[in-house]
Amino acid sequence: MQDDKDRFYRQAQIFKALAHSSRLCIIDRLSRGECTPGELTKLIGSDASTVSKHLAVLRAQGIVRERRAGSEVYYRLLMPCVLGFFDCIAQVHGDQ
Amino acid sequence: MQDDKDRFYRQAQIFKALAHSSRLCIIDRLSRGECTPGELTKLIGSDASTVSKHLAVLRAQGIVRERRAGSEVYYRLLMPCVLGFFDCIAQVHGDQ
DNA sequence: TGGCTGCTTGGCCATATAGCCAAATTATTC
DNA sequence: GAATAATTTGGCTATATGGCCAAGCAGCCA
Repeated sequence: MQDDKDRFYRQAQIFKALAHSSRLCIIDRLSRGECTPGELTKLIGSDASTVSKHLAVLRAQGIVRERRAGSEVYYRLLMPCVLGFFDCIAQVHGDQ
Repeated sequence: MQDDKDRFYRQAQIFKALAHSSRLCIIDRLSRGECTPGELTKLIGSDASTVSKHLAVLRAQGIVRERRAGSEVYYRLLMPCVLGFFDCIAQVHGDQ
C-alpha cells in the first residue's frame, strides 16, 4: 500500500524529469555519445543556464551523469532503457 | 529539425501525462483490467473530480480510453507498452 | 416528473516549473 | 595574480498543474 504509493511517487519523478522537450532532446543527443553542456546549449538554442538546469534535473534522477575533464564537463546517458520509451510512444503515435 | 522539435514536444506531452503518482496508480490498476472512475477514486483516495481530471489527462494523450455502459463508464489501458517503462525504472532504481 | 447515482466541468487557490539575466564558481592561460 | 572560458547557482517573473468544493449533465428508477 504505502510501498506502492512511494514507488509510484518515485517513478513519477522520473517521468517528470523526462517530461520536457529540451530534456528529451538532450537524451536523444546523449544516446549517440557524450556531450558537453556547451554543445547541448547550441543544439537546443536556449540560455546556457537553462540547459544547465535541465541537466541538473536529469542528474537528480540518475538519468545522466557528468564527468569533468579540465574546464569542460561531459555528460553521458546512464539509463539507456529510456530509449525504448520512444519506440513505445512512436508505436502509438504512429510517427517516426 | 523542426520535425524533431515537434516530435520531442509530443513525446514530452506523453511523459507529462505519466508524471504523477495518482496517474501511475491508475495505469497500474488498468493494466489488470477495466475499471470505473468510482473504483479508481476509492483506490486513490482523492476527490472524484480530481480523479476525473487525471483520467482526462490520460485520455488526451491516448493512454486510456473510456466506454460508456449505462450510467457507468469503464476505462481501459490503450498503451500497454508503458508498463515496460516501469521495468526500466525499477532496473535503475533497484527497487521492486 | 422528481430524485438518485456516477461522472465531468468550472472556479478558485497554492505550489511547482521554465525561462532569462546577473553573479558566482572552476579551470586554464598569460 | 588577472583575464578568459565553461558551467552552475541565485533571483525573479510568468505560466502550468493539482487539489478541493460547488455546480452541471446523463442515465436510471420509482
